Amino acid sequence: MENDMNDFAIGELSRLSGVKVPNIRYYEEVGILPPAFRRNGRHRSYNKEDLQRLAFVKNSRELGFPIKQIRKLIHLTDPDNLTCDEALELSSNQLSLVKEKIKTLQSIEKTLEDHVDQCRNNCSEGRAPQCKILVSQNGSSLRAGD
Amino acid sequence: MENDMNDFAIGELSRLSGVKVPNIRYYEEVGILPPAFRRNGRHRSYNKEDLQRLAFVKNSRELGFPIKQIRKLIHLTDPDNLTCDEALELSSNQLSLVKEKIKTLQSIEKTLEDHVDQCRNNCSEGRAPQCKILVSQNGSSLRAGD
DNA sequence: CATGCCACCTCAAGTAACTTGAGGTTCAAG
DNA sequence: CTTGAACCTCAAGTTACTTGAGGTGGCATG
Repeated sequence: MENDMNDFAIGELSRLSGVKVPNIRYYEEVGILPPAFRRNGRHRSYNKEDLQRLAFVKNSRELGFPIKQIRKLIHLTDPDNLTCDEALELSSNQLSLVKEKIKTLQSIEKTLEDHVDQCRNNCSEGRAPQCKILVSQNGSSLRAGD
Repeated sequence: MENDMNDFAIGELSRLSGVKVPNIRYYEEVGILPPAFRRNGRHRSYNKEDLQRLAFVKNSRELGFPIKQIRKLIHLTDPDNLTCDEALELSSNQLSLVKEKIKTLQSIEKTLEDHVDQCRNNCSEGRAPQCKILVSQNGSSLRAGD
């Protein structure tokens, strides 16, 4: 088994990470992935470390960090130029954002569930449905903005 | 008090909804808000209903639903052009999407919490921090893709 | 009555984060 | 040795906004 996760191509990295190939190249271009080592001078080659870094980037993006901020975070993890407090603030900030999102989603989950039920009833009666998704979601959405 | 929430300008709608003025106009342009009634033939005028609709749109966007899909959802609520089955399918579809999102967010919440804790410890010791966001997020992020 | 000023208007261009496409190499398999 | 998948670069397209330029209408104050 040469395939010990220490020298693979971009396609493999894509499969492993779930990030599409052009997107990986894009991340390199904008500097949140380091310029990949080039095998034979042409093809990008990656290892475990690269995979971890990409996973970090992916995660951060999913959390809603903009690329600029990710660059900052990466910069932060370089012990030379970081205050721990900055890192802490950034991530706990992000945490409360995530918590908020979960709440919103859960209330929507509930109303959506109700709606599906209600809808199913109407449907089984063969009548024009009163599937007021708009209305049902509004209660929670208006609160969410506060 | 004329200000009974039934005839206000775009700026007020913006304040009430938390959606920026040009963004509201944009939503109208792309058809997920109805063309606003024009007061004096020029200025857009809104009421409670509009606010609710906008709140729905805002919520959906924050949840990551693309505008196309929101248009679909809104379309659904118009009883004329929906079969109940379609409505049911779409919304239960939406429901499983929401459930998935909640799961992802929860795992992210957990790792972020851990990270904040870990970071806080290091910081309080006044040492160059090992705030390995990079590392700490990787565990879950690699799993998250599964 | 003129003169700000503010909130509104439209239309055009800019931005972020990708995605898609054209056109061209490389490499492993048959 | 050729064929096809996977790689490459560079440019243009897409989505969802944001920002900016240039202009209008209303009312408040000097």
